[in-house]
Amino acid sequence: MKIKRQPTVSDVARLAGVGTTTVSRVINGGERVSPETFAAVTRAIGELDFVPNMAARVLKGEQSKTIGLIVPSIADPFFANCAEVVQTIARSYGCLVAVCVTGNEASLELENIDSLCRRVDGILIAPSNSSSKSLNARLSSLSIPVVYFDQPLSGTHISGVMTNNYESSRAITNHLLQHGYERILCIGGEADFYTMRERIRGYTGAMKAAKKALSVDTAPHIRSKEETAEVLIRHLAGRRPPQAIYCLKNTTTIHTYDILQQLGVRVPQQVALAGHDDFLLASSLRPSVTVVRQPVEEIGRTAARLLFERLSRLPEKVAAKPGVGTKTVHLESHLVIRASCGCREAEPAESIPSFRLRNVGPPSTRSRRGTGAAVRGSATTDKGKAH
Amino acid sequence: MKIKRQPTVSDVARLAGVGTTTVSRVINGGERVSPETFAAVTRAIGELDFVPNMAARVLKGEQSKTIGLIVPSIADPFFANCAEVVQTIARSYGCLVAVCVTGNEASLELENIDSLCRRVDGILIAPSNSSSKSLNARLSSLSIPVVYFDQPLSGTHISGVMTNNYESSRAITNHLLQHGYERILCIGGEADFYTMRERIRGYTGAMKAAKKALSVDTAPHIRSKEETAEVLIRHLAGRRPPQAIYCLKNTTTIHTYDILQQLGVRVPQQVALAGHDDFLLASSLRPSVTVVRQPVEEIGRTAARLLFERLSRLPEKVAAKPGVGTKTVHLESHLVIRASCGCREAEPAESIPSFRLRNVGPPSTRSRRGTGAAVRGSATTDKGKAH
DNA sequence: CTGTTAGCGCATTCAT
DNA sequence: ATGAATGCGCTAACAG
Repeated sequence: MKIKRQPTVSDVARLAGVGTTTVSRVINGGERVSPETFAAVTRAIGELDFVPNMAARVLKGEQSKTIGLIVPSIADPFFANCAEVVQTIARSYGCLVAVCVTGNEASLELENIDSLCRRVDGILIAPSNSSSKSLNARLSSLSIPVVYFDQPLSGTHISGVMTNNYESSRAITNHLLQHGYERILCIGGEADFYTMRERIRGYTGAMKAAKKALSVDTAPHIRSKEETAEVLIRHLAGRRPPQAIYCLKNTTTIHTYDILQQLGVRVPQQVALAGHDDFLLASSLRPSVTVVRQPVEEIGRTAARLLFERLSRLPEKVAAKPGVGTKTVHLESHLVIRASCGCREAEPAESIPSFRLRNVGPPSTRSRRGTGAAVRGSATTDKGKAH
Repeated sequence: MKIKRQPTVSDVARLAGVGTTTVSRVINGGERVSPETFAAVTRAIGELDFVPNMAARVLKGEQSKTIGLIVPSIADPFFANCAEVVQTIARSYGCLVAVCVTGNEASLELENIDSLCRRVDGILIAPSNSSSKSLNARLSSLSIPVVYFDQPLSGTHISGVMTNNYESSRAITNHLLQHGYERILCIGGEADFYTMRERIRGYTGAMKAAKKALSVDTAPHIRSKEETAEVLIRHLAGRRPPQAIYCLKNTTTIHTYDILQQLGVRVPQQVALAGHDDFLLASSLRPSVTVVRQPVEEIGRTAARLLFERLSRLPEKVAAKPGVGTKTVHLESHLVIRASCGCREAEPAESIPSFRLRNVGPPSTRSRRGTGAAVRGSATTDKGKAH
């Protein structure tokens, strides 16, 4: 089998009996080309299965038609969903998405930026450490547009999208307070993350306003389930155990839920539970888990839009001019009130006809009345993805 | 602020007082360069913050240092985890990963291949339709190596990695049979996927061997929770309702679990449940869910290894020679026996010290004895990712 | 409307 | 051990 070299513009030009410029023009929309020539060239392109060489285009100063996406982890559902949306939007612009994961390591972050900056048209980043000086410096000096999301980038004139962690954290804490809980434990989360600090601030704000004693435990870094268990047990076994637990993030909530199960602690009767960040199955657990939900898809979409907006209105290479058209979009998270906070189990998302198994005893009857409480959120969709 | 053009080899050469060739040599390892010159050039590179232009390299026929990853969905935990591993390995080779999602649409798949083939060194793909002629044709004609995973590519001489869906499906069906269930319902899954067909075949094989009546229901496509509910209710309300349910995939299992909860059907007392593909929280639910678990990380790792193996031993452009060094790696899934199948709740993964809440009644005592049954699997790690 | 020409930044002969 | 020259495929002047 002979190695078939990829056809080039010259090949097409020769076959079509025209010059390379004409071919180039056809490729790029066919301005100033006669219909006949256009047709001829198009035919030649089809015959040769010609695909323009991106590398050459990039070399000519064109766009690479690729954007970079830097995230701590692509396995994290939050970022995975963001990535999916970003990818979809990017494709609508004919762009590829190069995904880089950093594992929250600053060095990897910088390394990724370096390897991306010369090969992509723009960068979307969820910074691990938003206050890192070197990160900000590196990003600011880039000649391509950068958009951050999830965690802010301080001190630079870069666009981004954020959710209001402070507000939503305050709201969920208030919700717990309204249930009458006085001792609310706040756990989990790397406290050196901006978002985490904001959430803690929200919790603190609500507690102070209600004149309740604070009880934050983020020491040192609650990462593993074991660490979470240790912290939980320490508090639960104390003289004045918490009446409610507010978990600062996803995994902590899940771990906490699991541990409480194993400990035989009834939720919410003995201890109420609420968490930041929704998760798949949060609505399927019994009790279902009350959470703050971030508008994941919207975050990804907005960030991508912000980037392509800047990308498209670059007259030439005026792109990098900092501070021009820069903005931060704030998106709203909202409460998804379910059962773990003490509210009654909400009405099932879809109504299932009443039903009775034939050959077994009558199933336990479930209350189907909706809660009259201040339910500001709706039930999760828990949209599953096919595999 | 002046637009600082990115420095080039010539800039470095001038500053270092050498020729561009020397700079190039230094960049590529520094063969045949005197130590002094090497040092000088290195210093110049550092001063200018020089980063070689990938596009130019690619244009010169070098590798693009980018690989393509084509998956149905990156939001799907299975593919997200694969992607994470792939990305990590790719970086160890200095490669970027361009992720493309197809949403299981054949046209998008082809489109993605076209847009990738000229810009990447190799492609990793989880085909949506493994028997598509046009897909196979397009992939075969590519001049870059291709590795498939999850779903096989038939008729081409392309490497790939698969798990044995047939065997694992048979094993889990047998496990249910050993519990004494005779009427086992098999639901969910797009039956036109190779993996799904294999799983159904495994179920069928086990049932036939046990001389039990088949009960497969995949019609038409069980996608939404509503459809799943409809199918479930139809069977449960029948004269001879199933004693166990085997779900062919992730989302179906989750939906089924949820629906059974809502129906008030007790699992496993009234109906046992088992599913293909593990999921986060499967071990945290009560009852925990028995599943077949695929070695996700290993799949991703193996696929990536396969690709880079071919990539590295390309003397020049002999890469595409089909059938050379081609192989399919088979990985084993295994059963993770939990409670929903009827086995007793397994011992908690980590032992938590016995514990008693101070100001409330004694928690229900949980049996902590392990099951003596044929537990071939271990408890999930449910490794959470930071966010 | 169309063709000719000159680089984009780099690796690479082939000289020295 | 080093450098000058060449071309990868494409697009953007600049003629015609």
